[in-house]
Parts: sequence; structure tokens; C-alpha cells
Amino acid sequence: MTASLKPEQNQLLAALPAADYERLLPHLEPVILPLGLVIFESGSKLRHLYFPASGIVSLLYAMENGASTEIAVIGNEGVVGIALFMGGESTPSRAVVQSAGHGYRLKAAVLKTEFELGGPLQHMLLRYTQALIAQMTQTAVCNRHHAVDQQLCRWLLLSLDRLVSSELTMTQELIANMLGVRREGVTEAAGKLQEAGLIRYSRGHITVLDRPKLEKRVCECYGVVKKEMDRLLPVQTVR
Amino acid sequence: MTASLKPEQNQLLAALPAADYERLLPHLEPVILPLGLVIFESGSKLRHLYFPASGIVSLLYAMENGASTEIAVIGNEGVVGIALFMGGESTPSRAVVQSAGHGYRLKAAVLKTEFELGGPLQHMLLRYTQALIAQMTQTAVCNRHHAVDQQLCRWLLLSLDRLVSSELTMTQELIANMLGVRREGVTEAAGKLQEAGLIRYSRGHITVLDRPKLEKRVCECYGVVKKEMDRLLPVQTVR
DNA sequence: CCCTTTAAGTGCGCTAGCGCACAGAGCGAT
DNA sequence: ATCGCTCTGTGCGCTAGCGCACTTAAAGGG
Repeated sequence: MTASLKPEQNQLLAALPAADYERLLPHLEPVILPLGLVIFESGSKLRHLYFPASGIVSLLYAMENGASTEIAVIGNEGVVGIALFMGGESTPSRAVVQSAGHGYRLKAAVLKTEFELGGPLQHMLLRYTQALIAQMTQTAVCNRHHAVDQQLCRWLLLSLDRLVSSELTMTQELIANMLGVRREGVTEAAGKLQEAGLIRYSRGHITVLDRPKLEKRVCECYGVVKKEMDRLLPVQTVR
Repeated sequence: MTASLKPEQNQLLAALPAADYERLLPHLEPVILPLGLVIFESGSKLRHLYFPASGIVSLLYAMENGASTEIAVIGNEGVVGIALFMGGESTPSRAVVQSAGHGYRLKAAVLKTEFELGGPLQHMLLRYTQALIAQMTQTAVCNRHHAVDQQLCRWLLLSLDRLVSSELTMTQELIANMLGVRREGVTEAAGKLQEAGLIRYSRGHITVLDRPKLEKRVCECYGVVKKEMDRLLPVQTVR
């Protein structure tokens, strides 16, 4: 694990000036992110800020009746646990690893000290938070106005952007939980996309066959989020 | 206007330590917020941070086809224009005065300087931002899972919390735009509430007759947002 | 290799909300 | 008082998505 210690696989870390990065480095603890790992629970006090290097983490909100909805997805372009530096210590949502990977984490105390310095790290975390807000608001809009198959396209593209391969491991049941719809609704929507040759679906494995067509079919929400992310987030710099 | 210059009507300003408050005071420019005023447009560069003292401001997102959805409401408990200190300068949403009032604003440059100091102002603004995020995520959830009349209850209560009187001036058409539903849908939902004796509706004027019953009927979303606001935001201090 | 488990597909009746079209109804200006 | 405008109420038919019950089919462990 130590051999492959490359925190700069996380784009935020990668974009930090060398001085800041090196100050952080000794505090970055490598963590593996197995599928299903709950990084934090709704309302629980956060202990670490997570910098994913690979994999995908979902922010989910669970309702009293058990139904749930995905609020945002986070990959190696961001961090998990913004409540730490925003000052609230916890949020009403939970963070779950949706696609296995690995990452690095920073102890709450270290993060807070560094954040208070007010330098590049603070600026980047805040800009990322704004990008995350954009994603959340767009989710709200999409939930209201768009059909399930369009939302599925959006979800697939958002996931694809955070993965290296074009295959993702995810049952329809789980996708339904993310989108906050019925499992059968996902079956139907996925069926449409499969028929149109955009994806292939098989027992928990989705392969995206034709990304361009997916982008044609998706609602505007994906583009808005993407554009805002590109605008707000640093370009990956080679170290 | 100068006679009634009481920026501490805004709860964030009121909660600032005297030293910080007084440093800000000379820069606070009073502004009136007439109904319908667009504080900022989607994508436009922000020039000021607004501290409402009365009235309500809506954050709205408009889609390509003209349909729109409210993302959050802001009253004297918060600020309008968080993108300024988050670093993005603009957002894909727009801010519109939904209920007339007044407030105070700070030039972007002044705000940034003060924010960079990293003191109580920064902490408060970030905590408020987290509360706003909670509101946005809950909106996403509510859009997905709850019936129009429950959402109307939520909307009424959120508005009521930010007003002194129990009457609000708002046509069903406008409410429909906020909730992202049909105007007729609001007519129907409002009819139900009126029949149950919770509200009285008349040509753009809604009077809330029975707030407790409204709170019984509303979905959990209102409570979650309220609780999170109370947790994160400072209690009003007497100056 | 079978047999259990888990994922995916299907059918059917039901309801909420949509789109459209139009009918009262209050309010304000002339 | 009247006209015109805006706001509200209503009545359609239509569709997407829901809830439920069930079948089919692949995967994987004994």
C-alpha cells in the first residue's frame, strides 16, 4: 500500500501548491473504500475528511419511511465530509461507497488547522463545495422535472466520469435507491437504453457501449453540473 | 432610511461580536427589496453580498424550457450570494425577492477581505452555507417523494418563519413556479388546505389560520430543515 | 451438478400530476 | 358603472410512475 501512495490521484490534492501538499502529506492516511462502506452516518460526528483517489462515494438521504435519494456523487475530483470545514461537524445525509476504490483521509483536527490558515487548501475546498452545491440543486431540479430514463442517463454519465473503465457494478435495485424510484422503473428505463444499444445490462454489471448517444439522450442537468464542475475545479496539474 | 438603519435585524449580523460588527457597519449599504427584484441572474457575476433584514428571497433554477424550481428560501436568518465567498463568483441559479422587504449589502471586495480574515464572520457564513445546503438537499428529497399539498405546507411554513405577519402576498401561479408544479395543482392543493381550515386564499393573499395543523400535515422535510437551521445558526443575541 | 439465492423482467390496476380549454370572479382604471 | 385584466376554479383525457404479485434466469456454494 505504501508503495502505491499517490495521494495526487485525487485532483484536489494534485492541484495544491507543493508547499501545502507536502505539509499535508505526512497526515494523509491511506484507506481502502470497499463497496458499501458507510463513511459517515446521518447526524454522526465526522472524524476525517476523505480524499477519494478512485471509486465513487454517494451522498444519500434516507427518509423516515426508509425510502432514499442520492443527493450527489463524489469521485477523485472532490472530498467527502465538507461538514467538517463548514463548521457543522455533521449532516443529515449519509455517505456510502457506491463503487469500490481507495483514497486518503485527514484527521478532523489536522484539517481544521490547515483550513484556518486560509490558503490554497481553503480556497479549493470552498470552490469544490460550491460545485457540490451545483450538483445538489441540479438533482433537485432533475427529480422534479425529468423522466426516469433521462435521470438514469445522467446518473450513468456522472458515474462514468468518475471511473476509469466503462463498466460499473451496480444492481438495478441499488440504482433505484439512488434515483429514489422503483426498482421496476429502473428495469424499464434500462431496458429502453439497452434496446437503443447504449448500454448492456447483466446481473449487476452495466457496460456503457455508446457514450455519445448517452450524452444526446441525457437531460440538460448533466451538462449544467459538468460545466459548473469544470469552471470551479482546478485542472489536473502534473507534479 | 438612515434613521431605521438597524442591520442587526439580520440575524447573522446580530450575532457577530461587536468588534467585527462595527468594522462592517460603515460598509453596509441599506437596500430596499421590492417584490420581484432580481438580486442576481443565473451565471452573472455577483457584486454584493446581501443581508436581508425583512422579506424573503428565493433561489430559483430555471430550465431551458422555461420551467423553474425553487432551490431554497432566504430570510433575515441568512445571506444572499454565497458564491462570492465560496470563490465561484456566480451560480447557475437566480435570486428573486419573493416577499418585499429591506436589507443591507456589502461590496464584493469588502466581503472578500473580511472573509479572508478567517474570524467569526467567516465561521458564521460557512455555517449558514451548510444550513442552506441542508435546505437544498431536503428540497431535492421532497420534490421526489412528497405530494403537492405536503410540499405546499412546507413552503408555507418556510415562508411563515421568515415573516412577521401570518399573511403572505403570492399568487398561485407564482407558488407553482416555486414548487415546480402546475398552477392548477396549487389550486387543488390550496383548496384542500382551505377546506380543512388551515389557510384562507384570496386573489394573491394567503392567510395562515392554523399553523399547528399545518405543522401536523407537513412532511418531515420541514422539520429536518428547521432542526438543522437551529443547530447551525446562532441564536439571536440582544445588542 | 443440483439447488438456493439473488437479479431482472412482466403484467395489471391505480393514482397523481400534466396539458389544455374554458368559466367565473374580484380588482382597478377610465 | 363598465370594461378589461388578472387570478382562481373546474372539467376533461392522458401518461408516468407506483404497488403488488409473480416468473424467468443467471450465479455460486455445497
